[in-house]
Amino acid sequence: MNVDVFQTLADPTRRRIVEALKGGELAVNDLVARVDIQQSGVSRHLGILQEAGFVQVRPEGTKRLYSLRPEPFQELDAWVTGYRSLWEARLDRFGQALEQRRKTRMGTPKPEEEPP
Amino acid sequence: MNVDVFQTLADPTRRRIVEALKGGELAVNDLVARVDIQQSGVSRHLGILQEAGFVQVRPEGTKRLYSLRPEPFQELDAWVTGYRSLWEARLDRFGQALEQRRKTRMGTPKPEEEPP
DNA sequence: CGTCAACATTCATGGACGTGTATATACATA
DNA sequence: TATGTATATACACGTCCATGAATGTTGACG
Repeated sequence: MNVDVFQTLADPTRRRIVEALKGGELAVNDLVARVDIQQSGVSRHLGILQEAGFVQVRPEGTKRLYSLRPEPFQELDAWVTGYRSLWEARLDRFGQALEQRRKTRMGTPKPEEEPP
Repeated sequence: MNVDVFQTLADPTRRRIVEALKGGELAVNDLVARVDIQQSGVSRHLGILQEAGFVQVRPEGTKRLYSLRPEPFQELDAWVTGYRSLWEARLDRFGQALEQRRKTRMGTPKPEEEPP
């Protein structure tokens, strides 16, 4: 759990592994089939993901089933929450009903507008 | 905007710059004072952050004021939302009414409550 | 025990990347 | 124009890291 979350997710292969595990636990060979690298590389990535707390292992026979753990995602969610005021500052004070209409004007680079 | 979000945030110095800009726009030298690397490195990091959409520049005299842009944070939020069911599976089924009341206590996120 | 399958680990390698030094560019002011 | 300040860019260097090939380890089964 020493390695930080962003560095772990920086590698695109690792992200593909994580997204593949979104559907549930998978064995290493299942992941090898979905990622275009060698089996040794997948095992190394799984080791990194495990050390970062992203995955856990459950041995079943000669296979090892990997699955996701929630902690790093919560940590990431908490981090991005600290920046949510960048696009929700006014709307928070305003009410959540407006928040869903937000998607109509999502590309606006000027966060200054004054509703009468 | 071509570089992906995670790779950009992987560097800790870049994250320190981003967190420093959370308080508002800053000039390059202000950031140099808060990060323990050379000015050239800060400029390079700002270039990377700009190309990834994290920051925007506003020239003022001989200075250049950098500030945050919301888009990459929204993208990150959307990504982690895809994994929120890992720790919110029950609440998701519950309804969004609860999720919106969560914002009343946004500074202290302890999402541990035990439904019977 | 021998063999095969699934997976982990070691080793060497090439490339990407962050950093410092030095230099270039832009702006303001005298 | 000249000079200083603020920032960007060029270059070289060292380090980290993802990858493949080869080898080691563990479990199942005859």
